[in-house]
Amino acid sequence: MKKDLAKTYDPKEVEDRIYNFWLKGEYFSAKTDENKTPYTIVIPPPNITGKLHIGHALDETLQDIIIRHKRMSGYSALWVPGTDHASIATEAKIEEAMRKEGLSKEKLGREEFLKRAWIWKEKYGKSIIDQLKKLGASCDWHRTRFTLDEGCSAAVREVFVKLFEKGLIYRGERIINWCPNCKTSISDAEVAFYEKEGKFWHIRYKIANDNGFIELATTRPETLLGDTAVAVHPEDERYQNLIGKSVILPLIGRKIPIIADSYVEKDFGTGVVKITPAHDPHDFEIGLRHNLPIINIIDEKAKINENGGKYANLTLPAARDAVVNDLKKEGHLIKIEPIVHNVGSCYRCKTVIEPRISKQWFVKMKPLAEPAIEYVKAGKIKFVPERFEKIYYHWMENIKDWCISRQLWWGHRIPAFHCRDCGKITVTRDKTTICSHCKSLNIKQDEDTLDTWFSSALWPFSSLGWPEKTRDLSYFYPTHTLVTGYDIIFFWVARMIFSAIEHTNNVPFKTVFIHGLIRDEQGRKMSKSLGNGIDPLEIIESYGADALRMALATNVGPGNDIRFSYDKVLANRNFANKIWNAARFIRINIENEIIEEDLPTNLMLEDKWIINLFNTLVKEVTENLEKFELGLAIAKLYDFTWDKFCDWYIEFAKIRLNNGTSAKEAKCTLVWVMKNILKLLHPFMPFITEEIYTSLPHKEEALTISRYPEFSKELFYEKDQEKIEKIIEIIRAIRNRRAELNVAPSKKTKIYIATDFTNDFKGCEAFFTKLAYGTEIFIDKDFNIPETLTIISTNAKVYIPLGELVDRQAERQRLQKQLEKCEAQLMQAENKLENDEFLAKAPKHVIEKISNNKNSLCLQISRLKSEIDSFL
RNA sequence: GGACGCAUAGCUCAGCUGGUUAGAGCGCUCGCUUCACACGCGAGAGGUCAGGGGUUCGAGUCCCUUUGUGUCCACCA
Repeated sequence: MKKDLAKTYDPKEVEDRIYNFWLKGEYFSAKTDENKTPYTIVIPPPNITGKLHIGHALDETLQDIIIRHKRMSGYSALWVPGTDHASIATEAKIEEAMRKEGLSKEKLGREEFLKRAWIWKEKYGKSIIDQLKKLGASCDWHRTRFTLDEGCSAAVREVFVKLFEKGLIYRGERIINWCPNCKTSISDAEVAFYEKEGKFWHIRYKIANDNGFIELATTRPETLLGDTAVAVHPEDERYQNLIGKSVILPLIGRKIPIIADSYVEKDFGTGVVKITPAHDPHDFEIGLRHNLPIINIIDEKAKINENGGKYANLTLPAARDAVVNDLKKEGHLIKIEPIVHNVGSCYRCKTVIEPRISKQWFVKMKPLAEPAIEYVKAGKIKFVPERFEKIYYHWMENIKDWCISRQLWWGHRIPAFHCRDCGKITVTRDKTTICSHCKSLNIKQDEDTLDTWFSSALWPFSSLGWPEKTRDLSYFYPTHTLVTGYDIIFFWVARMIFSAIEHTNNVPFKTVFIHGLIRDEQGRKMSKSLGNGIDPLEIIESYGADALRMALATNVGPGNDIRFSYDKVLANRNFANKIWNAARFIRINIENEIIEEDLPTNLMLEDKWIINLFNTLVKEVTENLEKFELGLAIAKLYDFTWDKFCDWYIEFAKIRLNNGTSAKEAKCTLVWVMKNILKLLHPFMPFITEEIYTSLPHKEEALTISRYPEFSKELFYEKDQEKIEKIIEIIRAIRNRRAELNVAPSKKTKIYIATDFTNDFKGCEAFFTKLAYGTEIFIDKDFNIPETLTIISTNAKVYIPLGELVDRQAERQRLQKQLEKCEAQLMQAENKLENDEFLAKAPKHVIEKISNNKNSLCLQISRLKSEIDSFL
């Protein structure tokens, strides 16, 4: 026995101690045990950019609930933890920190920069792991991985080489999204569109060998410097005679063709489009179709390059001003109109993306996407909720090649070596100094690193040791469930799926459990600029991790966004305290008695009642957990614990603990139910449940590895206890009707219960004295007592001699109202029971219920009527 | 333009494959220092489940439609 439980639960005193207790016991380290079924979850590795936010807290909580439940259900449950190097995001953070010291990447050089990055990783990686522990995450820390560790890097090289050899990775000059701020290419998925106010510049181009002009409009006049054609729709009557002719590009004087392409919309603008293949993805496609020259005019710093003639070296905004000015001067600018349009921006830094032609590495997606679609269609991977499959299909079916090279330093350096002699590329798993084509030693590794998602795509198997054939991999892979937010289905989930199929010939996971995003109390997205982010550690500090976990997982629709609310946290903090005090009550009462693990045979009705309810609860909660309906499970646990166990059973039990009648059985039941509640609740509220468990008589060394309760048919008792509850409730209600009766609780009365079920009530008198303010309780088939307050319920008629306190007029009205209500309900029931189709088609139990209901309503009505008459 | 959500008590939201009288938390009203807990106990008030139509013996739940609202994808040269 441990020290006395304090009056209020203090999570701060408990949580770290309990977590260390778990660590010491090695309870979270999963064994490759052939006698057990494996259940694996890999964590979506948090970025090492900073600290965990509330969204992580949600994600980790859900995973922890699932994995703890599985661990307690006899699985060899493994939750693989780890962190993500997050190349672009981390590199930006490190650069930002360096700037404060007056340093820059260029000054430092690659090697020194990477040294700093690793120091950063150590610091922030560790702090993230610490935060996960604070949340209660039951990860197997021995298996902690990092996307840039040696094993994951080997996996990345293996995949790169395999795909390259298969022709699925290629290097080429393509139009890519260039972030001028991050100074790197980014993938299509990393471009976000934001609505912006801009201008629409109407410009005229002179038609060559003609006096006429053609008018077009653009939002980016500076790109005119790279125009190599002007396009119209092939069926546009206005321009039929111009197709095939040329125009003279203003300011530059270059002669460029007028081409016809159905991409052009006749009804938008003037129906004429300037074509800049180097700086617009669509123009690039058109350029390919029409064999147009490509003139790159923007360099990697987003400045005009030497192809821009006199505009060279100008930044883009400056170039725009200059070009517009010159156009105006030369009379080519017709008008400027305001326009609201969507502008592609870097999803990390929100800088406007400049599409430009650049030599990059790509993954050919079509051959990878096809099986990835098939696997999901065949049900080998299931999305929960199912609707997210559509989003996945849509993206996969319209996928374009994936630009994977980044002009960054923090990441997996591309394992390709360029030969300065023969110009060919050697792609290899291991570092090499020799060109595989011409054996020259004059080679140099590619400067670029890989998209950070390239390594996260391999996470479910690379984190288990792939490409080595490890025991972990053969036992724990494929993993079972992936838990993540819908915001990274494209970035991550989809890429894990096609990667796993390609490289392991298997699914990465069987189920994808998708949750929503957390919003602030006003329903806004959390963001740095709004400063409305919530630090989970602060919540844990003030309310405890259990309260936070419950607040995040409760009352949440599947896949829906969640509005964070302190009210919810507070409610669950209070719930924790409720459990704490129930346990405290039990401990005070059992003192040092030995309590048997097994239930005694001679239980009282109320004992059987609560055990039976618990048994049903086990069944339902388990089903809910299997279906990922965590919120429903919590609602049931909350209701059972608070309402059924604390408010009713403990109150019933007090009577026997006080008067000594079968007190032993009451204590056994209290301990038994309490311990089992702790088990059911443990996945949700691990800290407090473990703490209480060890303070109660127990055999198992830790709750966290104890066996989850199972539904038992043998425990199924009838539940007549509820008849008594109903009567108690209505007595309380009538006494509480202050406006009419004004009965103080201290005023106790005799209670007469007239019922056909006398046997069910005999022996339960104490319940009414204790819980319904009774002095003496009389139970019989009938009574004839004048001047009493009468309460009619379905099973009984209760007389309370409140004498002069009763307002007879009000009481009659009350009964009349009750009668009307009963009659209306009876009518509904009768209508149904007289309906042949209902009788023919409705299931038996529904008919039975309604029919029983009808009978008791009839009884109640006749009693009410005679009662009302007596008031006349 | 396409797809997908959401609309249920004053507020924030649950409500699983359709089945008695629709729930929770907070808030509100009334009463209570009842020997586990005021982070508590007891009793209440409050909902034509956005509108309309349909399927069904039966609809908050399924279908169609309207309105409002949100998100994602595509796209605006």
